[in-house]
Amino acid sequence: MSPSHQSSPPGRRDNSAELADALLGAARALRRGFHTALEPAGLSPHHARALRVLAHANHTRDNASQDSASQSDGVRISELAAALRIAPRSATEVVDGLADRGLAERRADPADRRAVVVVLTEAGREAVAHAERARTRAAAELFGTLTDDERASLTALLRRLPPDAAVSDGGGRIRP
Amino acid sequence: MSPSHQSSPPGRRDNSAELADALLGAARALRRGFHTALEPAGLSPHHARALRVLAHANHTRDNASQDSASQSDGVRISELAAALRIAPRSATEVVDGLADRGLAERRADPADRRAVVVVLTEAGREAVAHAERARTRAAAELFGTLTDDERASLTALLRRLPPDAAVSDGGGRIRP
DNA sequence: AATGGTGCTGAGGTTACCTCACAAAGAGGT
DNA sequence: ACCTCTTTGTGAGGTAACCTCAGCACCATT
Repeated sequence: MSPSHQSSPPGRRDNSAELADALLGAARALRRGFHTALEPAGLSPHHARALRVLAHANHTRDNASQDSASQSDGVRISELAAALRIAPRSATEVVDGLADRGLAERRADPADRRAVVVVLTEAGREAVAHAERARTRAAAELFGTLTDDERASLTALLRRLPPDAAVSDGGGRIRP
Repeated sequence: MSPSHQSSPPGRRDNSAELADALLGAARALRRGFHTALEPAGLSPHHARALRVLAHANHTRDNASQDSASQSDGVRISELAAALRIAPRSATEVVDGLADRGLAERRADPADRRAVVVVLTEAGREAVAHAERARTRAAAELFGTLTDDERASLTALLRRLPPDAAVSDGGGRIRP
């Protein structure tokens, strides 16, 4: 299991550190590209991520609607918080932000009167589509230097790493 | 140059989006590992990044000291800001933070009396070493599932992407 | 009907950024 | 020597995205 034994071939030391640099650098470039592609629409990566959670949750619920036939769509604040890996209280503020921009709105959950479900507005759905395009554009630009085969093997290699779950959007903060 | 023509083989759509997900997920896992490895030392990724800039600048200056024989070490606030890609005013606050923790200190620049040079203290140098170890440990843990050859090709692929410059440390924000 | 857990939000705090304004000092031109 | 023009750092004040701790309304259980 342990990587690169004590007596590795000379001229090739432990490459994990450089690999880490390369990985983080690439991710930063991608975030940056995503951020700038999203900027003209007045959307922050934060908003895009939240919107993505809302859109995705609805889709999955639509596709595989088991017993939740009671209320087809909408995401609980606590669900959003879990998906975004933030405290529930912070998810409230995220929803505030989306609501202020007219991208989402709160609805009363008919099944539980203390709960709130968040649903996308029409503008919100458009924003999701726009963000998805921006995301794809940024990715295509970054990975455009690779051939299809290289992209495939890069994906395969990255998929072999221990995952991190949670929603993966524009990523963390970017320095403006 | 354009990737994946309109009529790509069925069953394999444009893979850029999934690749982006994989890349961002891996980077997040790495940041997370770095963050938790650094946490017991009371260091944030932010501090680690700034410390790294300070340490690295000194090393490079020591190695290739051309005409800067006037003052051997120390980094200008503006240099730090450029390396961290933040506004100069914000670099002042970063230095405040490091100074409060006893990791760095301000010195008057003998060559320019309005300028300030920031130097690591002994505790700062120890913190840099600790952060470097934490970083390596996190990277080794993440990439431990790959063989040496796989790591090498992953590095090579990532290096083929357009770079982003700037210092690459623990990376952007992590969600605690 | 009382009790305890759940779901959200108000209040208040922190961190890491930002811009704008400004004083002190260097660099040049006359 | 003087006057201007720029550079360097910082004070003041602001924002975004988080956090914890209280507290209220509600569900669920005894």
